[in-house]
Amino acid sequence: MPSRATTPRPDRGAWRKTEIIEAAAQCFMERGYHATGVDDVARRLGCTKGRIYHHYASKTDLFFAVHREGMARLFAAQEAILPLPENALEALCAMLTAHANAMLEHHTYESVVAQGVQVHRFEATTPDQRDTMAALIAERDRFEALFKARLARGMAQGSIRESDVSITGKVLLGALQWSIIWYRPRPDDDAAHRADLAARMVAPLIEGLRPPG
Amino acid sequence: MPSRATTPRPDRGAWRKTEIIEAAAQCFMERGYHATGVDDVARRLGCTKGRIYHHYASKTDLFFAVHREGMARLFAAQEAILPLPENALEALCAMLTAHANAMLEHHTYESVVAQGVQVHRFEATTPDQRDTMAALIAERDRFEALFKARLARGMAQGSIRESDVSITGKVLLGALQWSIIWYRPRPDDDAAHRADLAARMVAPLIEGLRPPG
DNA sequence: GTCTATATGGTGATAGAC
DNA sequence: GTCTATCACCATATAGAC
Repeated sequence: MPSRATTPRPDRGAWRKTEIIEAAAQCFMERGYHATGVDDVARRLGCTKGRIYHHYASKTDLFFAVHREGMARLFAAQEAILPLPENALEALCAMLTAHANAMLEHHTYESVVAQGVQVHRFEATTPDQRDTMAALIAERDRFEALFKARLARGMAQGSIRESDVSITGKVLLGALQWSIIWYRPRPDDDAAHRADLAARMVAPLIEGLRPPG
Repeated sequence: MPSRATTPRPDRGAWRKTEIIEAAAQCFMERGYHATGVDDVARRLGCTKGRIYHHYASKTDLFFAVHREGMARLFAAQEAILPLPENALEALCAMLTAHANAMLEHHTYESVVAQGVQVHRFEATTPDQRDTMAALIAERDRFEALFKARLARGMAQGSIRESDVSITGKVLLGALQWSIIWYRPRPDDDAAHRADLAARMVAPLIEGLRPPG
């Protein structure tokens, strides 16, 4: 990375692309994939769709880019808390809390992830798009497996209550992912507020409803 | 209602209407509201859209009808388990189990409910549709309040662990509602299988992850 | 790289025959 | 009550000027 000091911004092309998927993510979140037109995204950027089609081949590609970024942020949140404690219950608590935080912080992108591949299951045309779709599904499975592995380990080591690992995993993640339905970021929303909310979301999952004693 | 004995079916009009929203529900579930055309619904019924537009004024009205039916079935599932035990933890356990069962059994309709009013928040045009929308939102709030009330009562009587009632309510319901994402009914899916699945879904919510002792 | 203008296909909805 | 035929509109995507 030498001899680049002249340009204030290293590569404007990359910046443009992220700027576009950011706008697209907001539109897709607010109105859903099918209801948003490429013109809507352009209007939000203050430009015309010419710019968008210069950077992305199709609206579908745009959606996939947003989805990919959303998944990347979920994985990043998990990597940020490594290494995890050996006790699986403590580890899972940290993982769920980090996930809840990520769902809230990246609410825009995760809303799009939730719409998910399902939107395109019946209309993936080009083989290239089919590959992208398969890759995204694989990513989601890999993410879910992260949690299921800890669950299984915890049950083996006795730190987590016995239950159906597969279903419990889906229930736990679903409980947090459903926040995209009811959570709406507010102007005064800061990291502390989100952390507080995340803790309140995870607590009942760890402790259950049954009172102590 | 006299002199109608000749017709084998009392009111075929009503049957037609339910037949239509059944087909619409399946289409909306599979491809989403915007992606499904009125022609798709007609094709599934083996007719043309003339019939559909004779019974429903617009595609939006069709969606609302499906949504309304979905909510009605959720309420029906709760009413079916009345009266509930006085102990709020036991009551909530029964409510959650019934809700999980309903989500699985009426998977088609509840998928549409989940797409929900959000789809139309930004595009409800006529004042009539706006009223319908408001009514559906009110129904959903009323349903959620059912669970929150029990939670609050349980915490007051000591049968349920203390937590943030509002958030815990959303987390519990979200955990079950997320099943529309991963659950796909199978040919051999009977009531017993759904009941078993529902029990496995609710168990970790009641007990939490922390092991006994 | 970004814009304007346009081609093209599809979709909600209506009119009128039967 | 249901169908066929059709309209009017909108959205994706492209072509070419700047």
